[in-house]
This record gives sequence, structure tokens and C-alpha cells, in this order.
Amino acid sequence: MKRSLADRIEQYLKVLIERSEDKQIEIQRSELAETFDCVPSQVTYVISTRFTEMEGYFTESRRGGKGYVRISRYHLENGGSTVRKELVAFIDELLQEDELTTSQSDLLRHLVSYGFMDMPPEHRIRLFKHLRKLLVDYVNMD
Amino acid sequence: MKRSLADRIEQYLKVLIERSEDKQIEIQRSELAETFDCVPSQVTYVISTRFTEMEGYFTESRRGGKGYVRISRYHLENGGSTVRKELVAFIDELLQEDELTTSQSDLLRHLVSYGFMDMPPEHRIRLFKHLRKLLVDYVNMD
DNA sequence: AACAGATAGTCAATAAAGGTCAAAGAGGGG
DNA sequence: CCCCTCTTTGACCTTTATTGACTATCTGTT
Repeated sequence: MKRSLADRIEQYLKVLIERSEDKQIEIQRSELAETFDCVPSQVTYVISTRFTEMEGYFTESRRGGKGYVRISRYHLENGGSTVRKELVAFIDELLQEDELTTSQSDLLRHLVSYGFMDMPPEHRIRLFKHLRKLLVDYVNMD
Repeated sequence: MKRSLADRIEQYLKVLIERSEDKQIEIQRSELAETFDCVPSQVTYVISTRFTEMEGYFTESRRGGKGYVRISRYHLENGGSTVRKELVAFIDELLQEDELTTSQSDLLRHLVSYGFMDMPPEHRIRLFKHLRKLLVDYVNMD
């Protein structure tokens, strides 16, 4: 089991994240590339393949002077996840009842599943309830 | 978390604004530049990129003797509408580029146009920016 | 009213990041 | 050995920050 460079960079970042206070780190792409003696785009590759929203990570970045890449990990299972599941279930229901098209429900499911991770749970709960109401409004419009 | 000069000036101003009685401050561009040991136009740069209407700020200024720059953060309904319009415009753009179907953009436009009315503007601004990013992610998924 | 001095604004050049994309390389399974 | 997928690299692109020369607009004085 020979670990690739990408694997090692991934591991390195994950250790940093787990050790951090708020499960969130900020790195400089070029600096990290230098540490691992590779091209900067390798770092981009690692981040885009191993720190996706599907894996529970959220990334932001800024270019230009003093640029950075911030990676945050979210707990998919804590506060609000019940509400999240309920909302996803509701979207599926609307799809079953032909109140939404497949493309609409795909989009919504994506937004609801992977978005709003960085909100405080109370806000997220309120937001999801609000969203549900908005959806009801929408499908009852015609 | 290394900060650029622009970041530090931004932070400084935001603290002043939050501490102020009426969420409004008046500064002298050249004086602030001296404080941060930079050229005055740096201050202009910070203000024009970080204290925009979209971010919920409003600025006025006067040149000449006793000149000033006034920055106000607004609280009420003014706040969200620029961001809302911007997001709707972005959705339309995605539709034009065939990144979204008509049914998807209709749904989104409805949610964005009629929802979130009762949220505090600061939250709404963040939410809309977040939504925009989620949409970008979604259309780039394939 | 004209002028002088004091401010703030504009704009373009330059630097300093990160992003994109496609081609080449490396491994592994059939 | 061939093919497929994942990795690595590098040339080129976009965004953001910093600086300074030049411009515009006030205020106060003569």
C-alpha cells in the first residue's frame, strides 16, 4: 500500500483540521506546495477530490496578495440534521406527487443536503422550516 | 490566519462601526492612512471593496478642508434588496447559459423573491451569498 | 471672485496569490 | 499487454492587493 503524494497531503490536512479548535484551517496553497515539494495545482487537486461537500467539508478561498484556502469540516449529524432529513424527505414526497420535476428536486436536494453547514443550528432549523413553507406555497401556486 | 493590510483596515473600521452608537462613523482618509502607514488610496480601496451596498453599508464623503468619509451600516429593509436583485440576476444568467432549466430557475426565483422577507438583513445577505455559491457548485457538478 | 491649501477620488501599473485545463505518467485489473 | 482511472505537472488565466501620479472638489482668505 504505497501512499501517493495526494494521499499524504490529504492526511496532513486532515490531521491539521482535527487538531484545530474549530475544525477549520487556513492554508496558503503555494506554501503547502513548497512543503511537499510539488506544484501548487497539486494542492488544488487534493482539495477538490478529497475535501468535497459530500465528504462533509466546505472550502473557501481568496486569490491575490495574502490569498488563502480555508477548509472547514462539518458534522453532518449534529443539530439540525433531523430537520434536514425531514426536508429532504418532503422534497422527495413532492417529487413522487409530481409537484416538482426531477431537475427541481435534484437541485433542491443538493442545496439542502450540502448547504448551510456553517449556520448556527437554530438558524438552520428556522431556515429549513421556512424553506418548507416556501415550497408549499410554490407548488400550490398554479 | 495571516491578514493583509486591507483586511486589517477593514477589521478596524468594522469594530469602530459596531462600537458606535448609531452604527455610523466618520473618518479622515489621510489620517487613517497614516495610522496604517499606507497610501490614502488604500483606504479608498478598502472602502469600495468591503463597505459596498451589497455588504449592507452606505458611504458618503466630502473633499477639501475638513473632508471626511462617513460609513453607515444600515439595519432595515434597505439592506437586502440589492443582494436579492443580484441573486435573481445571477439565476437568470445561469438560465441564459443553459446551466439551469426553466423549471429550476422559476423555482429559485420564486424562493429568492418571496422568501426570507422576515430575516434580519445581515443574515439574509449571508444567506444569499451562500446560495449563490451553492448554485455555482451545483452547476459545476455534472 | 480668485487663489491657495487641504482633502478625497480615479486609474493604471505591478505584484501576489489561487484556479483551470489538458497532457503526460503511473498503477492495477482483466 | 491493454485499458481505465487516478495522479502529477506546467502553461496560462483570473482575482485581489498595493502604490503612486494625476484629478476633482471643498474651505477659507484676500
